[in-house]
Amino acid sequence: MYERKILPNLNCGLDLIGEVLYGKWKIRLLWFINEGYKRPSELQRKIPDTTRRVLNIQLKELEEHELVTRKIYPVVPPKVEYSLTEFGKTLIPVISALGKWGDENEEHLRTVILERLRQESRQDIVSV
Amino acid sequence: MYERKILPNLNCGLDLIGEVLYGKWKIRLLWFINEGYKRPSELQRKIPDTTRRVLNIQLKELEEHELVTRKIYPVVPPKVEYSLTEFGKTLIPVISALGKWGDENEEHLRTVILERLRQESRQDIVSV
DNA sequence: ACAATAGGGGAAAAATTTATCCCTATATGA
DNA sequence: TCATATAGGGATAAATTTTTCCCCTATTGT
Repeated sequence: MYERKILPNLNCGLDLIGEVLYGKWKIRLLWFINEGYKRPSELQRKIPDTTRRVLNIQLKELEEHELVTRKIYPVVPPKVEYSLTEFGKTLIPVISALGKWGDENEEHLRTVILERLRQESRQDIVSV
Repeated sequence: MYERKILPNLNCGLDLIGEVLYGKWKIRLLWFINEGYKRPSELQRKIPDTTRRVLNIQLKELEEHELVTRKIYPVVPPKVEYSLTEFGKTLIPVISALGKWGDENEEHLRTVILERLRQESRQDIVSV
């Protein structure tokens, strides 16, 4: 595990929520768990752009922050299911609001994001 | 500038909003600009935990994503003011929802976050 | 002459996060 | 017997972000 050298700011609500949601796949994990995809292999299939290893790490952090629980069934082959805690469930409307804004502004967002990426590569060509 | 080697996912609304909000100080910058702190030096005073350099970089990204505009006054000493674009303003209710959830759950969040940090350092002691 | 204030940025280091690689174990089906 | 599916983790590399350090312009006030 990696021990932080710079302690996070925990001054206001924005700091606090940032601390538990900051992580490339965390919001998606919460979203899919809420949709009923509970098992690690299911979640991996829903999020194929990263590996199980990475998902495990982020799931563990979500668990330590008490947003999800992990239930282990003593069967073979092993079976594990994640669920949202009551606390985690209260986050769903917030995530929903994020996704809604993104969906409503999808076209514009895609444009400005891609435009910025193009600027990056252009600068790279110039500097070489 | 840094050119990405891994292209971002832009599949759904959550990916898109993540792309423009992901950045340690961006949400706070948007928030304070919305509150009327427009000049770089004012923003720096509101966010003393990082340097002007870093704020400049993140402000520039926000500008490239068309969430803020930068207005330069041709005076000496120089004067610059940031404002939210109409597009940026539509994000304020979403940020507000994030902050609200964080505030409402402040106590619990602080507990679980600090607990997790303590676990990190404990493991470090053991492994040494 | 010098410091302070206003604005900015390049280069490189440090911190942090994410990805990759390779390993454990058991049962089932081909 | 071998591949697949289930779940997990250590070690290390790579990517990315954030920070630090030092530099620049010009004016005003001491």
